[in-house]
This record gives sequence, structure tokens and C-alpha cells, in this order.
Amino acid sequence: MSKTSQQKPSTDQNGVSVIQTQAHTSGLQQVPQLVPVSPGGGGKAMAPSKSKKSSPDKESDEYRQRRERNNLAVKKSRMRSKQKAQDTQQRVNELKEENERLEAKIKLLSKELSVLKDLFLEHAHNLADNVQPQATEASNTAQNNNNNNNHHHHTGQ
Amino acid sequence: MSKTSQQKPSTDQNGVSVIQTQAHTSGLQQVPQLVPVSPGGGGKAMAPSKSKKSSPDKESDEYRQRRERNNLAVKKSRMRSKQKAQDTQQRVNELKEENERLEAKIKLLSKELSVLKDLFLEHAHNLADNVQPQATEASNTAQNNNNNNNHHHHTGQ
DNA sequence: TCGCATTGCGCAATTG
DNA sequence: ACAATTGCGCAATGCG
Repeated sequence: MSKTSQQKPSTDQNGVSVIQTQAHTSGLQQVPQLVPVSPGGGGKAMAPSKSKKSSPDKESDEYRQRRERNNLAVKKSRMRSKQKAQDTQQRVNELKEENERLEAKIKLLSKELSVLKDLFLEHAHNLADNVQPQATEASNTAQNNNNNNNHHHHTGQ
Repeated sequence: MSKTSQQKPSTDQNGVSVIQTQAHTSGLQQVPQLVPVSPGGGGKAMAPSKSKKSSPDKESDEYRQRRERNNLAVKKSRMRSKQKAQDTQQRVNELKEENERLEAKIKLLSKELSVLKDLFLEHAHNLADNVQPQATEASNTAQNNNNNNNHHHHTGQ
């Protein structure tokens, strides 16, 4: 994330101090007073053919073009950023909904499960009651088959 | 919302057009050229001597103070905005996690349920077999021990 | 009317 | 060289 701090008096890496007092002029264009610290002397190994960085030259056609392109890019970037934030918010809503849906389902399943379990227990008790105490006419049938195995299940056989 | 253009000839609603794209490369400071469109024509009930809005007067102490305050407010607002976006993103992650948790639980419950249901079916068949007095002795004896059904059920969680 | 909060926008520095 | 990001200031506008 670049630098942690950046104040008004930004020092250009080329050796140019931009003194920006208080002249922003409504974004139109401020004229940052450029103070050449060393006019072509301080820097080193800079293409001598053209002082490329010495002055932004607001007039320059090239400058204006660059600016315009950048402004466009900035706008685009910000639009995306906003869109993204919006999508994220949307996502939150969707996830919340889905969560509720899932919780409802869980509730339902839990209930079903609990009912079935109760049935099982009840049944088990019935079986116990029937098997142990006395033989009703119903037990007759079971008895008939002699090998009535009531739920003694073991893995494998 | 905002206009789709990206130029700066911003026409102030006050009746002031800001033109001027700068014209001096070696000057000192540049003040936005304010061009009063209708000098006292549209406005009403305003002391002519003290037009407060005519020129921001960048030098003005008051102006600077206002600006500084606003800059501060802007900074604050943006900070909050960012924080909010971040929180939202965080929320998405949390919800996603929770979602997975819930889905896992649903899966588990579904499985349990399915097992219990199978048990029920099986049992029902057994009962049917037993109830039916008809059985040939070979019918239920050994052939019928199809599946092992052993399952522990832990109550609650 | 004042004063903070938001928002759109342009500039410049950085990043990729 | 160039687009995308990002921090920042300005001004308009929203809002109480």
C-alpha cells in the first residue's frame, strides 16, 4: 500500500519540490509552484535529450491527454469499486436469506428425526412388553416360527 | 446522478462560470478567473456590498479554516466508508462459514433420518412377514437377515 | 444560517 | 509507456 503518509509538500523524486500552498482552484488547475532544486544538475543519468520530468506543463497537449486518460481511468476504477461494494452488500443479503432457509430446514429435519426416534422408543417398549410377560393370540404367530429373534442385532451373522 | 461528462467547465449554480485554463508558465500563483455571468441580475435581497459568495478568497483565514475542517471531515467520512466496506466483506466470510456449518448439519441430519426410515421400513416388512401366518419355514429363517443395521444415536449435540 | 457528512471530480504519486 | 489504484484537496450538496 504505498506510503503511509503523504503531506502537501510532496517532494518529487526528481529533485523538485512542489510547494502547494493553497491554490487548488476548484479542481480546474492549480499551479503548483515548481521550484527546480537543481536545473539539470542534481539528477543523474537522465536522458539529456529531453528534460522529461522537469515541468508538467499544463499547457502541453500531451499533458492534457494524459490527464484526461487518467481521469477516465479513475472514474472507471471508482465505478468498479462502488459496484463491488454494492455486490458485496448484496451477497450479504443473499447469504442471510440462505442461512435462514437452512436453519428452517434444520429445524424441520430435527423435528422429523425426533418424531421417528420417539416412535422407535415406543416400539421398542411395546416389543419388550409383548415378548416378556405373556402370550396373547398375537404372540402365537411369532411363536409359531420358533426362531423369533427380536432385534438382537450383531454385525455380521 | 452525476453528469456523464468529464470536463471541468463547471458552471456554478450561482451564476459563475469558471473558465481559464491557465496561461502563465512562470507566474506565481493562479487564482481562478471568476466571471460573473449576471451581475446583480438574478439574485435578490442580498447586500451588494457584502456579497459573501462572490469569491472564496483563498487567502482568507476563514476560508482556510473551513477548508481544513472539511478536509478533516472528508477524511473521516472516507475512513468510515472504508471500514464499513471491510466489515461487510468480513460479514460475508462469516456468513459463508456459517452456511457451510449449517449445510454440514443438514447433511448429517438427513443421513440420520434416512437410516431411521430404512429401519422403519425393514421393521415393517418384518412385521408383515410375521403377521402373515403363511410363511414356509424357510422363508424368514436365515434368508432374511439382509442388512446389518446397527447405529448409535447420540441425543442432542 | 451554520456546520458536519457525503459525494463527484480532478491531480499526482504509485503500482502492476 | 500506460492503465489501475489510491491518498488528497476542492466544491456542491445533503442533512440536521
